[in-house]
Amino acid sequence: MTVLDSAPVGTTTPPASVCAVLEQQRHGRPVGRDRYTISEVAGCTGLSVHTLRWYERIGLMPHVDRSHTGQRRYTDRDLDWLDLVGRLRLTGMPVADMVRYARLVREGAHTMAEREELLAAHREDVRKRIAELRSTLEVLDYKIDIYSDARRRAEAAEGA
Amino acid sequence: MTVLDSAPVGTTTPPASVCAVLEQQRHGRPVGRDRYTISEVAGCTGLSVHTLRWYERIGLMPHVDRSHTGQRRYTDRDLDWLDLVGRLRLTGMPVADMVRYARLVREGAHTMAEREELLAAHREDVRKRIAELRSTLEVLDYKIDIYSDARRRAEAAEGA
DNA sequence: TAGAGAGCTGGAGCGCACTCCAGGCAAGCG
DNA sequence: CGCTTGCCTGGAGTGCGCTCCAGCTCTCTA
Repeated sequence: MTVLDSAPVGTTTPPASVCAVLEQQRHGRPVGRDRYTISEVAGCTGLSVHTLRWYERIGLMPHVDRSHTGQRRYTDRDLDWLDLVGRLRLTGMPVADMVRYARLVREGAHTMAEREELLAAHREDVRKRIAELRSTLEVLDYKIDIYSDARRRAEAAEGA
Repeated sequence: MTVLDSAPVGTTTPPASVCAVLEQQRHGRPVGRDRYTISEVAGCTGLSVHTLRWYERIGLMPHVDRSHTGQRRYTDRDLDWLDLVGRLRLTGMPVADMVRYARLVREGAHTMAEREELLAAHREDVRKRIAELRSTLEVLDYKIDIYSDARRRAEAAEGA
C-alpha cells in the first residue's frame, strides 16, 4: 500500500504519509531509538548531510538536539518535520516559504491562523499545478499518438 | 501545420490547447499576420524578450526568420512551438531535454522514434508528479483541517 | 599510540534558467 | 537634424537550492 491510496477518511485521521511512510519506503527509519545521527537521517530521508546542515543554518529546522560532543541527534519528531518539508519541497514550495512556516511554528500557538493561511495558499498552488500537468498530459498524449501512428504506418509500409 | 512537422494526422483530435489557446488567454495572439516582432511574441507568450533571444542562442528555436534589417520575425509556427515549449517547461522538463527535442525535430523524420521516446518518458514523469502532488494534497488537507479545527475551537471558547 | 572514520564549522563553488548590460544600428517623428 | 524607440549582439550577473572544501575534533579499533 502506497501513500497514494491511503484512505482519506474523517477529518482527523492522518493519511499514513504524515507518519513517515515515505522514509520507510526509502531505506527504513531505524526503529524506536529516537536519536539518529546525521548520516542515518540522510540515509532514510534521501537528503544529503550537507543539505541537512544547510537546512539548519537557514532556519528550516526546529532546533536539533546535540550529543555531549556536539554532534547532531535527530528525533522522530525531526524526521516527521523533514517528511513534511520533503513534501512541500516536492510540490514546489520555495525554501523561503518553508523557512517562514518553520519560524511561525517556533513562535507558538498564536501564529496558527497565519500558518493555516500559508498552507492553504500552497494547496491552491498545488491544485493549479495538477490542472496544468493534466492539461499538458493531454497534449503529450496527442503528440505521442501522432508519432506512434506515423511509426506504425512506416512499419506497415516497410512490411508490404 | 503544427510544430510536429508534416503531421501525419491520424485518428486523434487535438486538444484545443495545442492550437495556442494559451496565448489567447494571455494577451491574445495578433491575428493573421504571421510575422511578429520579438516584443509582440513576448507580450503574447509571457516570456521576456531576453528569454526569447536566449532560447534561440541555446538552440531551442527552429531558425527564426529575420527582416531585411536583421530583426526577428516570428511566425505562427514559432508561436505554436513556443506554446509546446511553455508546456514542457511548466511541467518541469529540463531545458537541455527540450533542446535535444528541438535538435531531433530539425534533423528530420528519421528521428521520430527517438522523439516519441523522449515525450513518452516525460509523460511518465508528469504522471508520477501528479500522483506526488495529489498525495501531498491529502497531507495539506489534513494539516489545514487541524488548524481550522483549532481555530474554530478557540473562537468558540472566546465567544463563550 | 597511530590511523581511520564520522562529524563539526564557515565559506566558497556550482548548475540551472534566466536576466540584464553596454554599446551599436535602423526607422520614424517634429 | 537630433531625438526617441525598438531591436541587435556577446557576455556578465543573479537567485535559488544545494554541494563541496579545508581544516578541525572526537571516538573507536589494531
